Amino acid sequence: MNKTPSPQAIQAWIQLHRTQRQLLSTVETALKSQDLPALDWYDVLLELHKAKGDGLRQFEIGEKILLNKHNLSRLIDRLEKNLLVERHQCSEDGRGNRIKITSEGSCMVKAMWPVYSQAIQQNFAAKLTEEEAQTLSELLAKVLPAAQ
Amino acid sequence: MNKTPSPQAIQAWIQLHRTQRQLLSTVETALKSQDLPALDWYDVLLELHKAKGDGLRQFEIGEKILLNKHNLSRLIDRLEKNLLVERHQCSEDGRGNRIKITSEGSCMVKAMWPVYSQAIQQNFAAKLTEEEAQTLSELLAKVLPAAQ
DNA sequence: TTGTTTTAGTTGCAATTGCAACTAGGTGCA
DNA sequence: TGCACCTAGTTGCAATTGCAACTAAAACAA
Repeated sequence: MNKTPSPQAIQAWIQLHRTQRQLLSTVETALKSQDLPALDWYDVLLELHKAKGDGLRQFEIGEKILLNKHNLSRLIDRLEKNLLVERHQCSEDGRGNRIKITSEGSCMVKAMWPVYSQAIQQNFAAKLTEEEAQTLSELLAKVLPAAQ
Repeated sequence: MNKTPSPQAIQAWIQLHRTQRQLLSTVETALKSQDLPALDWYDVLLELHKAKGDGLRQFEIGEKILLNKHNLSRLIDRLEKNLLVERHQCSEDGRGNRIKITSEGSCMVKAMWPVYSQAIQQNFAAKLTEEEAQTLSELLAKVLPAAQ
């Protein structure tokens, strides 16, 4: 019950955090170099873009992108200020709102993807075979804490 | 040259970021629940603890933990204010300083490790065999951008 | 009904980060 | 030596985050 992690596990733990951090910062740099917004904007916009129709509730976005509500609230403020999304009031629940992507927002998603995907390709995908990528996601999925 | 990442790679990419984020926040919560400082303090203190002797230059710490110099400078301010490290001026280079861990700092490392390691064990290590952990680090190492 | 608890979202404030500009001490070179 | 450039580290300022407290609307229960 009080077991200490094996050296392999510790090594993997460290590697996980280093790698993620470095990759993230590489990709953020790539986006910035093209005067594009950061990844958190993309995450939200993409969810809304995929959702189509009636948009999403704020808490739904929060669940999808794993962001707490107060930070999401302010992230959406910024997106709204930049006319990429709109807050509509929600007919079925008076507390909440329904977030919809604007056409500018959709354009932004489309503008960001080529840069984003190229960065993923060069810095990540190109270094793995498809099988390795598959294995990697499976291993990561095993350690992803269950959403509660 | 303009290849888009494979679905497997995209999946692994997403999983990498989600998993790392969730695990990090789980562990930070565990530390906080014991009134212990956050992981970035641990990272610095551990490097200094391992270094022994004459301590480390700030830039050396920065390279080890992958933190930029201005944020490191302020992180060390906080550690110093909490008497966990000391800045000494550096005889061989008048610009720099040499950071040494204090005995309180060493105690802190030792106080944090049980909580930290238990969190790693429960949330991460316990979910992988040693072989899987090994594979995971190898795959992550393949995609870790080379330090420049 | 009415009161209690939960959920959705916002806000104030303090702490942390990112960026760019800065100081000051090396280094290289003519 | 003198000068241009580089490196180590700090700082000011604006933006972002984290935390706790808050509003207001469900949801539930007596």
